[in-house]
Amino acid sequence: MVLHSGCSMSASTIPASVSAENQLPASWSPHYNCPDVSMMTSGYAGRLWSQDLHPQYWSKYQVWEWLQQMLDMHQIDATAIPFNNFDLDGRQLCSMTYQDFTRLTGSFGPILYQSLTDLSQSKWTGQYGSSADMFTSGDIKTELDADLPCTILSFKEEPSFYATSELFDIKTPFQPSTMMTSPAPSSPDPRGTHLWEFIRDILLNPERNPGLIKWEDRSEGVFRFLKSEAVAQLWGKKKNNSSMTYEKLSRAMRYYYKREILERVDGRRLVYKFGRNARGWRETEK
DNA sequence: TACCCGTTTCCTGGTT
DNA sequence: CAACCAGGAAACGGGT
Repeated sequence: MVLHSGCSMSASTIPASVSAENQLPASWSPHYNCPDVSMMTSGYAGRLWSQDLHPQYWSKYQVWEWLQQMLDMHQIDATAIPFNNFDLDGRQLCSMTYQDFTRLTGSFGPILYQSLTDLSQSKWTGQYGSSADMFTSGDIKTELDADLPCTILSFKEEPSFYATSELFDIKTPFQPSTMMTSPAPSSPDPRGTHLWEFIRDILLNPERNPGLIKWEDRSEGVFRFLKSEAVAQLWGKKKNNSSMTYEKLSRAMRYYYKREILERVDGRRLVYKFGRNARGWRETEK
């Protein structure tokens, strides 16, 4: 396909990979090719949330819808968010602290927090009492630097990726009855997660990444394998290939140089750098 | 069915 | 010497 590098590439950035593919129904696929945008109760392309409700009054479904839209907007893979830990309604969501967000979603936390703050402030300031006030006066810049206490929510579980050696296989089914019914059959298959996305998604889950890969220079996209064989095993597991090795994985990585998904980092063992064609790894993507 | 893409597998040779 | 790195070549599996 001629359009492959454009459409398909970015599309494959969004679909759930690793953990999320076990959680998200097909209808949570990216918005590209989405045959029926109107099925989304919120106007996707238009105003953010057609449900004229302060976030505090969102249903659980609306919370998820917001999360999904955040993923789409920021071109971030669904694995950045442990959806099963967001089984919350709007009130619970609004009671989350900045720290809660970063704890649950790592580098994506600030984006979520900012978004929720904006939504709470935009047209609801002063209208909805205390819970909303938390955000109306929330100075993100200040709070980013502050070491806020992690108060609120007691999440049922924060599944450790290593808990069962099933690193990314969070089994929690994700089939809310309120989910929209359109199957979006023409959407790209989320199973097509590529190696570089798999690597990226490990990096984007620092709180759950048990030291497999580490950022060397976050802003430059430089990272280093700490446990090369463990990552290879994990990749093999995902591909149902028990004979995967770092030797083979690294060969695939080297193919990315030509496509500028990765850039060479000379002289440093196990160090790679995302290239211009790698998407979704930046802290604030566009 | 043919073809493309993204690996996977294997390999030779070089480097740390 | 082990562990990596660089790529060529060919095979493979899924998708179109």
